[in-house]
Amino acid sequence: MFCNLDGDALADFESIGTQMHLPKGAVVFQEADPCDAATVICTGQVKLSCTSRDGKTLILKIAMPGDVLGLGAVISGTEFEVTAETIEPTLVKKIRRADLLGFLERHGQASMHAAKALSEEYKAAFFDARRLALSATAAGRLASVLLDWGRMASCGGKEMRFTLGLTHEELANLAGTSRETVTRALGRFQKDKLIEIHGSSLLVLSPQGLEHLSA
Amino acid sequence: MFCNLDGDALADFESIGTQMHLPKGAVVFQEADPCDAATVICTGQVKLSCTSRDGKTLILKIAMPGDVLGLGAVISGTEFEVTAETIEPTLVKKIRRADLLGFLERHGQASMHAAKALSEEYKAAFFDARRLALSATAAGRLASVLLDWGRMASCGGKEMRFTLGLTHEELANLAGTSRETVTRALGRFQKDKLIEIHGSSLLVLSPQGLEHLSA
DNA sequence: AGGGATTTGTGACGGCTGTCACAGAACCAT
DNA sequence: ATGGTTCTGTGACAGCCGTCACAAATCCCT
Repeated sequence: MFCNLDGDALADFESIGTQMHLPKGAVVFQEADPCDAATVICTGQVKLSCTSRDGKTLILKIAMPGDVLGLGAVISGTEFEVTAETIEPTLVKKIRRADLLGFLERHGQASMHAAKALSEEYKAAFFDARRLALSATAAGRLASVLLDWGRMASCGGKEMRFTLGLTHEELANLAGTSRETVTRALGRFQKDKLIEIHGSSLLVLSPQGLEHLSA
Repeated sequence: MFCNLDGDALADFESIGTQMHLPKGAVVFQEADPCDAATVICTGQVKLSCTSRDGKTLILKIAMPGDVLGLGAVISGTEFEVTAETIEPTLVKKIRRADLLGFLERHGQASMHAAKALSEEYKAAFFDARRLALSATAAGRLASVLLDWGRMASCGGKEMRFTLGLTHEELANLAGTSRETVTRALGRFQKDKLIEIHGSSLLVLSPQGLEHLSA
């Protein structure tokens, strides 16, 4: 994300922050923690989620290399609103709040980059809300999630195939439904020739079919 | 939002953009329109919503004076993702995309302001998603909406009373439910002494009661 | 390879709530 | 005032899906 800075700023950026390895299942930060640092993902994947008092969980996104976690919290000086947990061994770079703010002050260009990144985050959250509110059925929301996933993974490619490293439970928390409903919906999708699943590889046969469901 | 700039930047900010009056019900911009300008609300209120193909509507927020509409779209150069419609006579200031970007380039400080505003927008969308996903029942989501509203209106004050200028239909589109369910839930809330409604004035009697419902 | 933990598949049931239908109320413009 | 339009209140009904319960399959670690 901060990759296309000019040489000067880039060197400055490299000079702040500390790299660290995290094992699978590590918690990078938690909901309601005070925000002391932002985290850039170098390699690996991180699950962003939040939980309600009665134990229901919403997964907002699976963050990938290049994503910056906690940018909003750093900039507006508030607490983290989500929990970040690695789902595979992950290499991250932590940048302390003060350092990052200083960096942004020094480089106006970088502030614009940050704003752009936040705008993307906003859009992602917006589409989550839209999906949750406007898809009448649970199957529709799940279809919508799969489409998002497929479009992202096979960007441009002719075939929408990707590796689904998530359990049905996690898919349920992405789509705002229950585990059993996900199991049934995926079964139905396969029977209706909309998708094909072999092991953890998922192939979307009919994007329009899914689109149609997701309304 | 761009109020607390230093004198120099503020003067610059005043010099760009054009003011205009809009009657009630005017459409400022629409979903999927190309984004040619951002809009600052000076007085009045603007409803931000999006609609699915089958006619369901999600209201994201009622924007108030000081809010900047379309900031994300300007910065990331994408289309508007929502429709903005005035719900009362409104005075706005339109700033063309190029002018705003130029302004942000000139004033690094302003970029940070923009980033902060975007971070707020993100948080709002996030809480929308969270509300929609984690409240099991429609009544819970409605309670959550009322609480948000009440906290915003009576910030700090002892009494949570505010003017609810929205129809049940619009509340339904905020809470992701149907008009009839809103009517019934509001009736129930009153019977349970959680709220009191007189005309368009709503008084929250038991914030905890609502909180408890919204889970 | 074996055994425990996790994940997936499936049936039954019940409640929430979306939808339809309609009646009364409130609002608005002429 | 008055007629039309929008908004609110309410009943009936059906269907989606969340929950519980349990069986089968798979994964994983030693």
